[in-house]
Amino acid sequence: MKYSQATDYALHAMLYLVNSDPDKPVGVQLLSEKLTVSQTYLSKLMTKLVKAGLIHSSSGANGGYRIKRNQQDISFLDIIRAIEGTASLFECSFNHGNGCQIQQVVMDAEQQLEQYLASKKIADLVGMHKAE
Amino acid sequence: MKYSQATDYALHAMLYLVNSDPDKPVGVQLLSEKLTVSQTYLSKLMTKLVKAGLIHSSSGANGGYRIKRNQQDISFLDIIRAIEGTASLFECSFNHGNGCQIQQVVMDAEQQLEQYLASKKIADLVGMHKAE
DNA sequence: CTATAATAGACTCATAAAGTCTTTAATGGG
DNA sequence: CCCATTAAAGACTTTATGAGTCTATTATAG
Ligand code: SF4
Ligand code: SF4
Repeated sequence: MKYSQATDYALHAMLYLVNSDPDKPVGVQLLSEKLTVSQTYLSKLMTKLVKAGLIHSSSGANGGYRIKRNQQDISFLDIIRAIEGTASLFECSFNHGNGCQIQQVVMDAEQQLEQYLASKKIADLVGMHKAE
Repeated sequence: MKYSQATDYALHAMLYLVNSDPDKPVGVQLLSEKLTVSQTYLSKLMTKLVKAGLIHSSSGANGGYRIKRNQQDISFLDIIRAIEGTASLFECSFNHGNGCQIQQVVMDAEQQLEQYLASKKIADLVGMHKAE
């Protein structure tokens, strides 16, 4: 079980945006060079981030993506969910009522994971890899 | 991101073994009926569990699978790892040295998940679904 | 011996991730 | 108003992995 490559791209793109001047939108062209991934593919991922409300986009000349104002609130979990979706780690075939402990254990474990990821904000990484 | 169906089967098979008489091996035929999955496919998964050292197998007449003696020590994590492998949740493309915080955060989050799953033993579920 | 049961490996099938190509819509600047 | 620029959308292809089948082989109790 692994997060998709797309999540990797999204995390790095977000990191880049957080470290950029919030008044100068950065386009997918520049980002795709930094991440060495095609523009069209990356743009799809960026659109997901926009729809999830994590970043802001503007079309046209000098357009591009900007991080949302409340960047302090953007967590790793937000980004991962935007890309991976919110499907549960475990869905059983039968669902024998609500007393099932197998389900319970795995769900609780997932909760642990998400709680941690929600507590880590992307903005905490400001300064990292800024020079690149 | 989801655990595979195979993990679901393995958890249920282990649950069944834990609730069975440890001196009477249960064959893949019976198990496959309980889990409504083909014998050949399930047998592959069982072999993985054997190789991971979680259960014991015996060929020939009256053969089958038995849980290991130290069943108190068998955790959810053991079972999941036996099936899903031990690959990390996140492997970055470049690996910019060991100071990377993106990697660190996701690794730590995974640690949280695994720690929880390791603390939950399959034997704690004894009695559940015994009647089926 | 032989019936029974696990193991192994090659194989197929289905689904999802990863990526491409092309078209359309939005928008700032001249 | 026009045009260069840039995001968004959708159909499509490719690749990888999960899920499952089929057949042959090995082990063993009776
Ligand atoms: S035992 Fe639990 S996980 Fe398994 S099928 Fe029943 S409800 Fe689902
Ligand atoms: S920033 Fe971290 S996760 Fe990203 S490529 Fe560098 S080392 Fe890997």
